[in-house]
Amino acid sequence: MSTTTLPPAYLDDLNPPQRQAVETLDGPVLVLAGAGTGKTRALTARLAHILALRRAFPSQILAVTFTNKAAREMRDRLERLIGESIEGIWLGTFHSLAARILRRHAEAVGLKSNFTILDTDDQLRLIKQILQAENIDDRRWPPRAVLGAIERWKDRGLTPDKVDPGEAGDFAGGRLAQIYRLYQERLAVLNAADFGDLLLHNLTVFLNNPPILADWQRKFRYLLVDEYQDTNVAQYLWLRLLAQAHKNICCVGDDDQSIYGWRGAEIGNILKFEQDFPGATVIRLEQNYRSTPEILSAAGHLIAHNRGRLGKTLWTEGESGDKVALKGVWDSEEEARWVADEVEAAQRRGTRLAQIAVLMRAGFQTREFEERFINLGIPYRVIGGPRFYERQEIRDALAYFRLVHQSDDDLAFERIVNVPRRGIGTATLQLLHTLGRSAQISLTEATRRLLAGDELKAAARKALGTLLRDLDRWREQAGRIPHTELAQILLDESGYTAMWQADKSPEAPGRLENLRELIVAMAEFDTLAGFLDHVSLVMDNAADAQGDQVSLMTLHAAKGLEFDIVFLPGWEEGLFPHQRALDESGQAGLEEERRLAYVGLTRARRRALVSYAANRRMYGQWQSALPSRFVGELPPAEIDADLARGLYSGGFGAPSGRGTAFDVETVPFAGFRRPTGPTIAGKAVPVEGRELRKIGGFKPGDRVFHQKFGAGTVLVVEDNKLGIAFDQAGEKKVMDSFVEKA
DNA sequence: AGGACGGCGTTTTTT
DNA sequence: ACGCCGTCCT
Repeated sequence: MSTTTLPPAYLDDLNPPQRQAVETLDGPVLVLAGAGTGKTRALTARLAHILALRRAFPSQILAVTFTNKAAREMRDRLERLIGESIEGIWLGTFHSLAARILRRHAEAVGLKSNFTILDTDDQLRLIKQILQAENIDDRRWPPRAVLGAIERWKDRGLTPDKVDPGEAGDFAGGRLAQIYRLYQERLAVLNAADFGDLLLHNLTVFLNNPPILADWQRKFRYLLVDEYQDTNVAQYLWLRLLAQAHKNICCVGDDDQSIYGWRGAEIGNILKFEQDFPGATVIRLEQNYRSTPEILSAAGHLIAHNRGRLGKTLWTEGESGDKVALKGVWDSEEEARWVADEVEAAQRRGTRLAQIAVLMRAGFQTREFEERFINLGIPYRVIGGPRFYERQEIRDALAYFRLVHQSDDDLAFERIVNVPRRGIGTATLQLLHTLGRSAQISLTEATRRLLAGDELKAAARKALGTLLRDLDRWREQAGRIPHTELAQILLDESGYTAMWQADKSPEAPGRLENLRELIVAMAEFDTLAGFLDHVSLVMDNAADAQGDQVSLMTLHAAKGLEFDIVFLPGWEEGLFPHQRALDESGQAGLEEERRLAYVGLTRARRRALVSYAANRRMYGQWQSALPSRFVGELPPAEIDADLARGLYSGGFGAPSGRGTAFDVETVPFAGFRRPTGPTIAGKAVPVEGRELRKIGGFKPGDRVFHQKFGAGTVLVVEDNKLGIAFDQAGEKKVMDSFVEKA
């Protein structure tokens, strides 16, 4: 850039590190972008910069995101920045970009370019079929778990031949690797790929065909990767291969916000970036434009308890605000009441409900908040839940489209062969399957052959004959008429529309409406193939906010969002950090849970309110719990604690007694300190466990009194938990600190 | 073929 | 406690 040229507008309001992230174009760059540090701004400016300097044509830029939403946002912001629509940039999710590449080289992995992309439902049905064929008890080895294991292998870039068969131990009788192989073989026969395959097949194509790889390497002069901390090994390998020629790869991420390890994300990718990409420039974005100093301090102190991190310290020039509120309550109902009251108070002070969120660890926690909000008439919406294309009627319709588009798609065939009812039962289907397997042909082809023979009963013959003729006709029409028209014909002529019209259930009208919506959505695409790809890869919950409502969602769903006021309920040991995370992943699991807490806190612009309950309804039973160790990791100076008397205080001064649910006279104060030390492998046990027992000293047979459940008899004692048969309330598990000897 | 009943699991979720 | 799934019975 010559010095006589004014800096382009997109550089104007960038801070120095952001600007460095934009202008360091050559070689590998890692941008460590803390929460709220203007990451997207820097990222889009960088793309604009590359284009403005004419370093590359749009088609030579690969920009990868994790979610469609992020891809959309980046495209929108880039277009706003450079003032015109950008055609040609390879901007999209890992999966959509990989699918696009794979369609061009499908034959290199034994697929046809019109291969079907399967979703989880299809995958599970396939696994079930394989387990059945292999005589493996699918109750002992749930298909879900089998699929999970296969996906973890795929996440690591391992094809069946690279898997260490011993790794799975004796899972599924030691045949897990074999199941994986069979699963892949079935996919090939179905001309189908699952999500993991999109990446995995790319790797196979690249590694087996150096000229193909070389073409793509030459093409992409600049690579940009968002949320790098969420990439799995397969994605990392894919990026590394593609970046090899020009080596201009810029990865943006935040190791402190890596929360998807459980689904294969490899935090090591971001931690090892400098080794993986020698000569890398590392840039830290640490100036935060979102939150108050109090919130940043709380989040910073918390995350400092993690070991495996690159280290960043967020700071802000913004003004001081409220301290982070910490509230201890008796039970989850009181917690919901408190949150609702605070929401109303905030609303009275002028905060819009849309600027308030309740972020929790697990989905079931939403229920109590919903109930309370309904009671008080506070409008809310729950983010998450079933998605458009996961609905039954949409999946049925898509199965018809898929089958017309790709006749080898047996999963689609099975789904619709008797929907609407055609009188084709399990017996007939069995016949088809047997023939299909033995002759290595698709179910469609098997049907064709069966119709030529005489094994079929008259009714089934008639039904299958009609279906096959219909399918042939639709396929023939597919080449001639617009796909929306085809879709309508298909749903009408198959009797699918009629089926729902005849249905008297209350959901039926909604389903018909959804089907209409589906056809409308199709109109935006040129081809059926394009639409099917869109549905599998791109279509997401466009659950836009309608009106002024409080948002309820999981912490995972909240990543990337921000709100003025954020409630963080349920900070209890066992729930958050979740016991299963600790059991399954130990220290790594704990650190990921802590990052989740960090993500939660850093969503807040003005105010964060953390709470925990001593008792919570779980699995239909009241369970008592200790406050989360994370509570004790917050900096006392930035915390405004309102702790019920007698509750563990996480090291926060004297209980205030305000709004307490306790009577200090009736509830013994156990004097818990924050649980530390060897708490990971098992349950969180207070360090002063021995002292506790001394205070408690309960034994089976003791008569006790509990504040909430009344009188009862101790049945079992495990550590500080008691199993008690209450006279009125039945059997419960309760912390010994909440009962006293009667 | 459709409903009733029993057993089981119940963290997080994208593509 | 609850809901979902699979099986079994009518």
